[in-house]
Amino acid sequence: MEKQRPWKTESLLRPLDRAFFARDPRRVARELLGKVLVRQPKAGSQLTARIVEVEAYLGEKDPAAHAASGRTLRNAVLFGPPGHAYVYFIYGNHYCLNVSCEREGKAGGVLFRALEPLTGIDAMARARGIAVASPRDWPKLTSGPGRLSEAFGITRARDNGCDLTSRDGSLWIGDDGYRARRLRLTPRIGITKAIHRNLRYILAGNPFVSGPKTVAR
DNA sequence: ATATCGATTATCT
DNA sequence: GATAATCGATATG
Repeated sequence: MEKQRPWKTESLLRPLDRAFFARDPRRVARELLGKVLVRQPKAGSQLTARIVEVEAYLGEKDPAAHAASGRTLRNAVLFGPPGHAYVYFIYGNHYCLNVSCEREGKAGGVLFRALEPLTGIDAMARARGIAVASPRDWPKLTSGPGRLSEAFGITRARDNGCDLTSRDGSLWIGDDGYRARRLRLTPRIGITKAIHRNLRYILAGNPFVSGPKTVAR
């Protein structure tokens, strides 16, 4: 029996358009809260999860951003057109997903840090290689940038540079009409530069928000 | 409950 | 040669 949340969203999902991403990453980050990340495998069932935590990275003037020291082969997507997936590999183990913002030639991006699973829980657990006995275990699927990427099967080879605004792509972002209520801004997590800036956006109190208990929820 | 640490590799200096 | 937008295991209170 497939475990899933009570709400069905697929039929209502409408992709976000390019203009949504062609803005300052702070604005995009705030408005991404409550939207839905969708994985549609060639064969197999759809995975969906609500975005509950993101971070804005501002481009060449942001010392913590991958774009800080200019365009390279790795970060090229951040300098390209908005609405595309920037996937990087970190600590020899994990992939992390971003979406490009701003416009061609101007870098900017939003890092996906945590999701609330909606459909495809069993497939996510399989992808993560863990068992989820009860909903209390669900945060282990998608709370954290490395975890959510593994749950969605996101890799640099497969997804870097892909357009996230097309419903026909295998990875895209949709709006199901959900309106985020309590938003909160906090310092970003896991970085060593510009840690004073409030560029992490969360749905306050959402149990799927990542990070140690000592960090703002 | 919180802290520390090792894993493992693409990327850049 | 060093570092990193992390995770999970282990140790300690």
